[in-house]
Amino acid sequence: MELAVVTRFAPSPTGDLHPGNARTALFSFLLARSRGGRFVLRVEDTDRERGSDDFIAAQIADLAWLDLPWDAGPGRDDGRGPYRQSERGHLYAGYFERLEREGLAYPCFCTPAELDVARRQQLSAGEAPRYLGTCRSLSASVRAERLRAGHPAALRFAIPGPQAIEFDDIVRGPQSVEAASLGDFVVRRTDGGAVFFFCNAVDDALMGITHVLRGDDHLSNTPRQLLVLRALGLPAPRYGHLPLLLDAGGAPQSKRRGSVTIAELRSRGYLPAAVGNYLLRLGHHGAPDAWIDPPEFAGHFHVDKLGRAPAHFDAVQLDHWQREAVRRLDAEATAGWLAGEFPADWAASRRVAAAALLRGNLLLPGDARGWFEILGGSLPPLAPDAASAIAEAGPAFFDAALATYSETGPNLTLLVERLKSSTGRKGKALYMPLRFALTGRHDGPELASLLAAIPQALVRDRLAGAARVQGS
RNA sequence: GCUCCCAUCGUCUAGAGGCCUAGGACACAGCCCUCUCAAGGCUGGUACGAGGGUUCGAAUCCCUCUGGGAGCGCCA
Repeated sequence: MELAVVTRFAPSPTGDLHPGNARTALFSFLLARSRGGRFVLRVEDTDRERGSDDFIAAQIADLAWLDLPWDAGPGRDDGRGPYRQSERGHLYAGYFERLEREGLAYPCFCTPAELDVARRQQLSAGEAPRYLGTCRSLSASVRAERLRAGHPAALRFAIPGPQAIEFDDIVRGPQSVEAASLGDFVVRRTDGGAVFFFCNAVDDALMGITHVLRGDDHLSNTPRQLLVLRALGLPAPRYGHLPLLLDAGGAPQSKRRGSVTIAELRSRGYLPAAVGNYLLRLGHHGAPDAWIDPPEFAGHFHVDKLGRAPAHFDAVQLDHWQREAVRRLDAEATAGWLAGEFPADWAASRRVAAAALLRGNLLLPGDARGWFEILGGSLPPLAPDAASAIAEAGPAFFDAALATYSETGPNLTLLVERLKSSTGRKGKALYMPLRFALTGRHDGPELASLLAAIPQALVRDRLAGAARVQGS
């Protein structure tokens, strides 16, 4: 019988959530959900310099927006918390003690300057820079002496003798690294803080994590974590390393290059279901080509169908899923989605009606602004295509249209029928001048519903205005 | 510099030696439908990074190169 699956997402609050991390979170969440397991959120805020509470709140809000609820995490303790690493220092202390007591770690007095010199030398000698083990061979008395004298000391993990460290990566397959190729690494900083490798691995074990999906950048660090876990007698999770998500240009996503963040997508009006459908297919081919409702995501996620090649973030494909998502919104939901765009004085019923009308023609909420003007404000100056279409129809046509409209009102069928016989125009030649005169643009919802939605006084003004347009 | 990873249409990908004159989706072009846009339907162009092997046969296996990425931190 397979053990229950427990996955986690462990962001560090040093910035906003990017699509790459969001996708890692999504996959981790889906892996748990698809196996009836649990999903844990842990905040890795051990970097006091760069981290901030604002980023924690923002990332948590983004995850909630993406609808990736965690079964345990900040604000939801299951007895294995706390879930912020900054509050778990006392747990690490015990493990440091144990490592030292068993001779698996030792104090290191090397200064940053000394380490830097050694690193440069190795680099210029064509070697891989790694800690030489200067402090490893210090005698017990020298150590005690320096400690007593108050020399600042970090704690270094002592890499064991020659042996292959092996693990089976969920996405990469079997991996093997020679322990000797690793240098003794710091597990506790001079300031007493635990280092990422360490708390990350220890916390996974303590929180009962069984499967870790994370970025490719952690692949070569995995052996170190395995060593720590083994030394501490803690269970190791299965690791799966996802290829990095690249920008459209092929460069790694980064704040400096202006990579989009989840928060930006959200504020621009992208729907979480659209982002989800897009992310689900980036570097993963378990899902069909057609739209999937978020509750069905888990059924279409297959951990053995994760790709090994880095994927590019493509805004055009995101837009495709956004269009699909918008189309699935009903009038009420569309009105809610457009809430920030409506003129303030529009009543709820008017908003819902407008939302129902425009739904099929919007990609992002901002696209609606121009339509609100058309529906209840004033038209912008005529664009060339509009002006020429109107001029082509000529003043007589619009005079007739205005006169007919006074008789028929907003009944397009009737209006068109009468105009057809009085002007001899039909089809496109009849509809397009009307559409341009009424909206100023060539695209949009059906003319019949537009005509019904535009206040009669505005319709008359616009028809009369069109009758005054001169051909060139 | 050293170690490791990756490489199929513009993009996301299918492909685990013959089913591949390489399939699907998005995007693009054309046509149909239609008052327009979108949707929908049909059609089309575009890819196995290069070079060597192995094999009767290679997108699939091996090697080299090229390109991209990661790691080598008292950052996470």
